[in-house]
Amino acid sequence: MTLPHPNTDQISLPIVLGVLGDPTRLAIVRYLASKQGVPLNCSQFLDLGSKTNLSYHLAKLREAGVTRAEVVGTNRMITLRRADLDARFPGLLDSVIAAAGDDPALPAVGGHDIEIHA
Amino acid sequence: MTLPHPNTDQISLPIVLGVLGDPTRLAIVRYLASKQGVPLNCSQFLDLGSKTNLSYHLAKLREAGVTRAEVVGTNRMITLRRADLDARFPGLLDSVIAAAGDDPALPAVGGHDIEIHA
DNA sequence: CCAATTGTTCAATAACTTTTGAACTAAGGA
DNA sequence: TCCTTAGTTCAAAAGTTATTGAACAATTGG
Repeated sequence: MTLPHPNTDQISLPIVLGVLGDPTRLAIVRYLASKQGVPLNCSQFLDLGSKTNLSYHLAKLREAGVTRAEVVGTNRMITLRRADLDARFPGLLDSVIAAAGDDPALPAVGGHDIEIHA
Repeated sequence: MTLPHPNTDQISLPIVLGVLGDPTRLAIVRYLASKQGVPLNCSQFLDLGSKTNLSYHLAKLREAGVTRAEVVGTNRMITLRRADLDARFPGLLDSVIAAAGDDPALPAVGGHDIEIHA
């Protein structure tokens, strides 16, 4: 049960930019970045939208090559594809995250501690 | 006859990313960047679409704060708002332009020399 | 086995974006 | 003044994206 991800060389600049041009998805990426590589499951983003809606946005991020989702039990553990994005578009992710870092107009995740059932 | 532009501090990250997430607009930005600050008029982008369609895309770029348009006679001279974007989102524009620089999937402008009627 | 948890899929709808042609404005040159 | 050039605006059509709720699948714990 592995989910489809583009290879690094298949990641497209306009698609990545388009995907990041949505406040909810930008907030997801910012929160993932703030967690420094620690994988998160979907439920930890529920502040940003309904379960169905997050499933949609997380699929967009994964299909664009921005995130990786690994199936662990009933959870999908999500990480940023930092190294892959840096290799393909040097500096892009860092500048986006830095720019998003201090934007009060973006939605934010509360940051509850959640036990993962795996 | 000046056109509306956002102030530097009004430029929004998700809006800029969304606007750049379109191959035509990314090609416009890339071509402007390749011209190193030399202003271009709309007609010089006609390789990328119809006159009406370019008017639409150039308005999007201007309203997002990515470009500046100055009215000179019947022309709109268009430049990248490099300094403003660098001030607001350091490194972002450079990494986008670098990433777009070698993308054969993006449309391109021929680069005809055109006399400007002003 | 049963119930709870995690997340997906589907269909519907609403909202937005892109593209087009026709009509228009405004300035410049003959 | 009349014609051309440069670009906008408008309304329509087409296409895409976001959001929702109901139903579903898969796994885990009791």
